[in-house]
Amino acid sequence: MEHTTEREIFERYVHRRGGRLTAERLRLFDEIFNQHGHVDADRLYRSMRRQGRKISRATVYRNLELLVDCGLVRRQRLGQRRYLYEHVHPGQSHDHLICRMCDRVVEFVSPGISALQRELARAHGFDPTEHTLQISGICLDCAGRASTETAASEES
Amino acid sequence: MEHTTEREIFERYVHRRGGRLTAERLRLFDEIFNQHGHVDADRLYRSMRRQGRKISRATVYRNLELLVDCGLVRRQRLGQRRYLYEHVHPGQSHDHLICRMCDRVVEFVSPGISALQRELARAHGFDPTEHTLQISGICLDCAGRASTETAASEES
DNA sequence: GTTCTGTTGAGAATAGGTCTCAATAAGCCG
DNA sequence: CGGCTTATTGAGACCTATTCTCAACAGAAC
Ligand SMILES: [Mn+2]
Ligand SMILES: [Mn+2]
Ligand SMILES: [Zn+2]
Ligand SMILES: [Zn+2]
Repeated sequence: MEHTTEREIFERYVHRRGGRLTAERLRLFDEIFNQHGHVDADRLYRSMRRQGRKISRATVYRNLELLVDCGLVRRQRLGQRRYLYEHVHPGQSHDHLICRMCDRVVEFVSPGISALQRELARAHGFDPTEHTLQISGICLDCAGRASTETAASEES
Repeated sequence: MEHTTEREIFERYVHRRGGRLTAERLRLFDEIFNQHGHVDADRLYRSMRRQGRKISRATVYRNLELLVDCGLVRRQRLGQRRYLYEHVHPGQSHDHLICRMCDRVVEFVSPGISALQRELARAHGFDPTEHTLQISGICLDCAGRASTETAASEES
């Protein structure tokens, strides 16, 4: 009654494509599935090197691409220059609020949005494979800080 | 009973910031407001040069940023490497479907999504300034082409 | 016209990701 | 195990969209 783990999904996916389960590939899998939240490629690279895992940047990028193709990792730009990666658990999906002042990212789940998205795609003849919804604005903290500063500068 | 044009909004915005209405700035404004749909910075640059308007790349980028800050231009990545810009008419807002095979972009308007977005932002204490919703998938044409090819290769 | 200072142009710099290719090592077979 | 095929790796070159630098220029105010 065990259900298939992400690791099993990955190994099958690699085999189905005629690929090989190299040491680097599997270590990168473990690394990203042990991380919480969003990571960029360089952080994964450095974190693996720090642990004494020898791996090259190119290999990190190549295997991240593989994980994305496989559907186990999501790659997206969240307001910044570089791509961020996060592992995905099948059947779950969330979106992001991004503070344009401090770059803080808040995740949320909205079934309503997901339903609307499927509907819209269908209405335009699209077979939807994924979506990205990013709402950017100012978070509570930054809004507070901004108004304090405005008040202070107006005093002087 | 004239309502303010985008050009007027821009000029006021520039003045309010202590900026100047330079020839290059105003020509870029005209250029992007004469273009339809999405353009990248380099296309604007080349299109202006072609018309004999002398302008540098740096100036194009700097003034696009100004237009974005001013709220008259939207900058986003639509599946590709470079940013795309489009002029915005106040009060309107649309989102995008992107075909991951042919990069075709289809625009749509969904009041439901807009309302949900505002609600979600508020629920998390965000003051929403803008949003991006991108649904990527396979368009009708590409879906058709793909299934034809699959059939053909299975025959052989 | 003079002055002050925001803006421009040309090109260098940056950054993040991609490509190259010789060396390595999975996976398979006997 | 030992050899064979070929996918993958590592190191660094390469790419390219965007940002930065700084001296020359030109709006705007008076
Ligand atoms: Mn997330
Ligand atoms: Mn659009
Ligand atoms: Zn913030
Ligand atoms: Zn298509």
